Amino acid sequence: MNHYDFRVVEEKWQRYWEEHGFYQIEEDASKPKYYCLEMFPYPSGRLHMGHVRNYAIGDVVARYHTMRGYNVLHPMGWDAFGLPAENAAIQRNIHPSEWTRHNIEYMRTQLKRMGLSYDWRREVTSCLPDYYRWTQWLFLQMYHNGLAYKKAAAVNWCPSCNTVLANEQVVNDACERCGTVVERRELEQWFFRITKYADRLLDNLDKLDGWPEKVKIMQANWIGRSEGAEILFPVKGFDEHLAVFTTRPDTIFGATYMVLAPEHPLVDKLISGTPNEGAIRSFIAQVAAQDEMDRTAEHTEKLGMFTGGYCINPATKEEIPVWIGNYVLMGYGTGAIMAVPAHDQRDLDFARKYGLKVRVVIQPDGDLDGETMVEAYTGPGRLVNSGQFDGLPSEEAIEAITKFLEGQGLGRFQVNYRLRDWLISRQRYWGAPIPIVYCEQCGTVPVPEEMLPVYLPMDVAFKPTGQSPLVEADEFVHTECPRCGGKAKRETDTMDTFVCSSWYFLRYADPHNESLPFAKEKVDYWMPVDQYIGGVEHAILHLMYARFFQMVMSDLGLVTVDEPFQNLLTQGMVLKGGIKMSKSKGNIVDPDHIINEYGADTARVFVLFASPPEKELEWSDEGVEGAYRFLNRVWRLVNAYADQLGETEELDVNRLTKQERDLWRTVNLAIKKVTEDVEERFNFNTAISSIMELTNALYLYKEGSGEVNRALLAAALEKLLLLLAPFAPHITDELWSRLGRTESIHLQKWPDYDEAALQVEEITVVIQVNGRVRDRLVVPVDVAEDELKERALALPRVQEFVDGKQVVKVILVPGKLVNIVVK
RNA sequence: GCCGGAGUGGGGGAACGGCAGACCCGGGGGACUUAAAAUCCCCUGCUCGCAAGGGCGUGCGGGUUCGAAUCCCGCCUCCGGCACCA
Repeated sequence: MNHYDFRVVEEKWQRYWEEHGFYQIEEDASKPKYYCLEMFPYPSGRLHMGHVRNYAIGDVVARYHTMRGYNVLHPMGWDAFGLPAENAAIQRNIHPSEWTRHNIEYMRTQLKRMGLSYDWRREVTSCLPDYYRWTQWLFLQMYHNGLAYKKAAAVNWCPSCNTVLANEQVVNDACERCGTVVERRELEQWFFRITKYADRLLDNLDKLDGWPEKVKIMQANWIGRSEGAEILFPVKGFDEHLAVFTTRPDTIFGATYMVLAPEHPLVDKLISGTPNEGAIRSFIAQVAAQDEMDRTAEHTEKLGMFTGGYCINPATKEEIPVWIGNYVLMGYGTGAIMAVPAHDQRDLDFARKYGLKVRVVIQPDGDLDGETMVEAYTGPGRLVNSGQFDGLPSEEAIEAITKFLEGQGLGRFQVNYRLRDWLISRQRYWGAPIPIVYCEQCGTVPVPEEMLPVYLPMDVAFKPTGQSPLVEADEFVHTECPRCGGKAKRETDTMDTFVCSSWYFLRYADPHNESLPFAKEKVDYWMPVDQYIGGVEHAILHLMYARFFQMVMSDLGLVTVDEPFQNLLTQGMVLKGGIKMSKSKGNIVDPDHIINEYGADTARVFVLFASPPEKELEWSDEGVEGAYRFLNRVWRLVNAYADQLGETEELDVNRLTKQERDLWRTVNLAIKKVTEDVEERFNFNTAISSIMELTNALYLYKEGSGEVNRALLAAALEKLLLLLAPFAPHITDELWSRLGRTESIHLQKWPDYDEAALQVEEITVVIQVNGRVRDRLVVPVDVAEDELKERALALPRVQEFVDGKQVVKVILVPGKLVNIVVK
């Protein structure tokens, strides 16, 4: 027997699988399909442990389902556009495409060394024209269906770099590159109309039974649907109305003032030419600056100023003052509120600070006093001070008052969302160009589909100005209008990389299609993804954008299903020393190092064994050692018998000794446990522990004094390897062949357990007195209840505790325990 | 502040309301060895006890139950998400 040389074993089998096209998959109507997908990585340079964990989990799921007889699609690709490539270009004078290609090549070899069962023929790379061509094509579908539009939006602007920054690039209100304080600026930007799908994105969550509740809640909160009313307040002295959104129209009689966001368009009209105009404008400028300051601060002080204008409360007909306040946001609702200080804490704080009127209109049991109250009452109650609505419960008043206002043309039911439209414009080079040209004659013109792709030019200059090199790429910018042939300029913004990752899972179904992003029938065969696996950090954005795309495509008839991911598994982070592994913390463990020292099988077994997938994983070098020891133990065990088990007779379970039956039961228990753990719960850690227990039992049997039953041993070792195969694919294939099997273990069927083998003749029953374990009894499984009770009561240890007391009752849990309750 | 999740031995982690701590690591002991490593076997929550055995133990305080790590109520701590959302 030679020792476990994982290098030789892993190389050998990786080559064997590749040469024999093991993981190359086609549609096959004769088998049930299973689409197993892990989130594709950004090619940052090398794999990190989070990737190893993610892909190890996915590979177990894929291999298990293959053994279960499914036709398994298990692809991999690259989310290859993104900012780091541009930074590398500037810092190291290497072209983003070159840098990215290089990283992909290296990371691909890393993935291959992990022994993952990908169909590499289906690899997709989002930065290549044969992929982004279809990203652009999908943009055009959005555009033609009114789902892509352009509008001015406030963005983070760095005056020194002359460019827009993504939120992530703004650190403490300063540009992350040059440290200049960031401004807000209005720029024309492209958007996808995701808000049109807000309700469907929300409602469909109920259908997603296979998603973690946590993720669904996060998405629901992000969408932030709230029901209420839009109410129009006539503006005194102007022929117009101020619209507000409120979830509490029942409190309108308590609206004693209005507050506008500083950016609200009405502000200008109200203050123009008034004596206070200058003061107010400087206040607004101050708020605009402060607004950017710390949005994250706990409770920023509420600041405001009276505009001098008034509105008419449509319920009370009173004139109420219109204020500007920093606590009202232009980005939500209408950018204006009716302030009901008695029933909203923020309004109350504001009213107290500026001495505004507080009127109680909802009265719960106690009695609130508008003069003295310090805490707003936001609960339900009966209406007071509300004219004809007095006495009505607030829940009913919501509807009644909204209808009342509606009758006057001053209100209506309205649903509001926190969700904003998706801003997809990036003033970046390394992204998919937005296929739009601006013609001097025709205006905004979409590039016709047959002219795609709009190639990203390669010969551009990278300067540390922060400005996209596309802007100065004259050959790219200056073009002909596809409609009139006249002079035109190309859009120089590229698309957010989340656009690329919103449909890649569909391209895997038909990765080389040159006339369409994918053939519908192929996508229809594979979709939806049966199991999607990735980091929880994508719980909101990526997963919501992908759902949105899928819905749009299903509405356009490009696909049939409208939810892309049937089941979702969000894996936890990889920690070391209790904190997330990161370069800046200096606590990185390099996967290459582990694979070089211990091999891919060990790395896989360790990350799967150390923690359940959804939880965080604490890295442990000793733990890796343990996983390695375990595989060595399996190696020695199988090799010890490999030569002798070549031709054994069939296992006859009816002729086993007691000890042998116990071993056979352990085998079958392991099959049951591993199957359930993998299939139902993804508890790979406990699955592996069962395999370890089986290994331990086999060692004890081997080391025992008796003659070994070769047929039993052969069967047990086979099952052991089959169970371990999805976790440690190389060593199991090697050992499988050493057991004399000529066909790879990965082509075998997943083992079934034998129900009969699980049966026992005797069981140990726990005997409790008042819920505390006092003794145990070994009894036949079919023991009569009365007899069990009698025997339990007769036990001397039980008698000690029962003596002199009265037996109140005896609880009997069949097969488990007897609890004698005494007083 | 709001919404999630988690607190179990020295560490990672197991436990359909029914033997708390499977399995792995660490620690201790034994076997093998001239010796060490590797390997194989045994022990390993705390505490009292020579032992048999007892008591205490799942963040804290209550409760439900014959029986609670698990269910309910009230707290504390940590992690994640959202954050003046009208």
